[in-house]
Amino acid sequence: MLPGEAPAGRDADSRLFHTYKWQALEATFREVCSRFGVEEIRTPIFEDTALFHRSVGEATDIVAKETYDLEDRGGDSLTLRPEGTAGVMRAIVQHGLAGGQNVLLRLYYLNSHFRYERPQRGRYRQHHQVGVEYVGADDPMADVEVIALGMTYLREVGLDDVRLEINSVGTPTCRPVHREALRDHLRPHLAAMSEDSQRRFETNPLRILDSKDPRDQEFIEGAPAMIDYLDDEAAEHFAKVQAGLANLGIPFVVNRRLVRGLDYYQKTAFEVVHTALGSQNVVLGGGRYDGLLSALGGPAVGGVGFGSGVERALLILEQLERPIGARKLAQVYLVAREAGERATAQRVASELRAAGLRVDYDLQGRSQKAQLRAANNAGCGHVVFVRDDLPAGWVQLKNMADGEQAELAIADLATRLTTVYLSR
RNA sequence: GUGGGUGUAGCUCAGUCGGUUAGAGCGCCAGAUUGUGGCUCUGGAGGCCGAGGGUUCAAGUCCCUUUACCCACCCCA
Repeated sequence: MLPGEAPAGRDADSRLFHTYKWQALEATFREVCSRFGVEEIRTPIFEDTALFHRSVGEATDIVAKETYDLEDRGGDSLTLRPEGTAGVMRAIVQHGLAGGQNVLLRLYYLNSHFRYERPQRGRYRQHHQVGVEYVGADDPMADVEVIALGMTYLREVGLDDVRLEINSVGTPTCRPVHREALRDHLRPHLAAMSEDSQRRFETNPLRILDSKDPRDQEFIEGAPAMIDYLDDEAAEHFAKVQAGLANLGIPFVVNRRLVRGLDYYQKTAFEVVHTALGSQNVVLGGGRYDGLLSALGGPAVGGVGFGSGVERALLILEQLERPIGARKLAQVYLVAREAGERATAQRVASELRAAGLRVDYDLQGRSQKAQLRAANNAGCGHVVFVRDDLPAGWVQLKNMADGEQAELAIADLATRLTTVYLSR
């Protein structure tokens, strides 16, 4: 790597020129969150490495081979956050935010995440997610609320043709029962299955259900599903979530094989998929993580949340040729040529900008033709000719749409233009 | 981590079998014509051919190394 060259897989540079899309997406997300009474939380970009190992799960692929680990000058091991939930939970525990009884925290974040993996389209070592966490709510209505927020966000950002898939991954009491049933079912066929599945047979057999390896498919077909082993508590919770979604008219399908990549999920798990991206079709995913807060030393309260990839959402919108946001280019361009005219133009620009207008003028000493071209390219509605041969204090105002132009006193310019561009 | 592909102008890309001064389109700049932008025409600027090494009389072109990006897998958002 040359000095000054960007490290691999961040895709930061190519974002430079379409940030208006990011801004529009972010604004939509923040706005939807505010309607749901959700406030922003900002957590550090790195955490103690142990936090992610304890919360995300040792056996998950994220921790096993994808965390971006760094050592600081003191020799401590830090990890750039691979996902959003763990850091939020750590902050809640550390600051006692969920200390009182019946405290409900509704938080959203919008930040960078890092995974040390091979970059590819729509998947970068530094990527961004928006997400929400509802902490302190055991009620299934909270699950429904979180899902509703996510669906609203996707719809308003331009992704309404998506499919919501839900499942229940059980509780710590019923999951082991299913796990053994699953192992009993798979054990006779183990030798014929993929290496990954053989490894997961010991570490995390539930993940085998999620395998896409063709060798595994026939054995997965008849495998016992978690959903058939739910205890009363989990079954009732799952039923209420479904009833709640129906109550809101949110379409969903139960995907019996849906499993999430992180260990901390319990009961509800959900994904929202879009068909435009092939195998990378998940645009939003989340679930309930009731044991997580207490596992990190906090109170035994439940939580539910989701994360959604920003790059992926923008990529789908791009593929579907759905516009999002717009560049805010100049509304008014000041044309000047001689030194005296240019000084006047700079002063007038300053006045018009103070009045709230988006104003531009030439800083490179280019020809009048080039200046007009710039005005045209920016889509300016008006051009102001600053000319020494006019009476002092007067300029020419040209309407670019119809070509009409008239002389006007500089003193009247701001009023005239603000009525065009700022009144509504 | 595995397997492929690609790095040439600001952008998208040509560049034959190794052979003179490395090209096109778009964009940019200047000019012509429009009053003063768009359309058209003329001219111009702009290149460490990703980097390092090697082979050769001669390398954008062949070989090695390296780096970055792309695609797929794994996995995930």
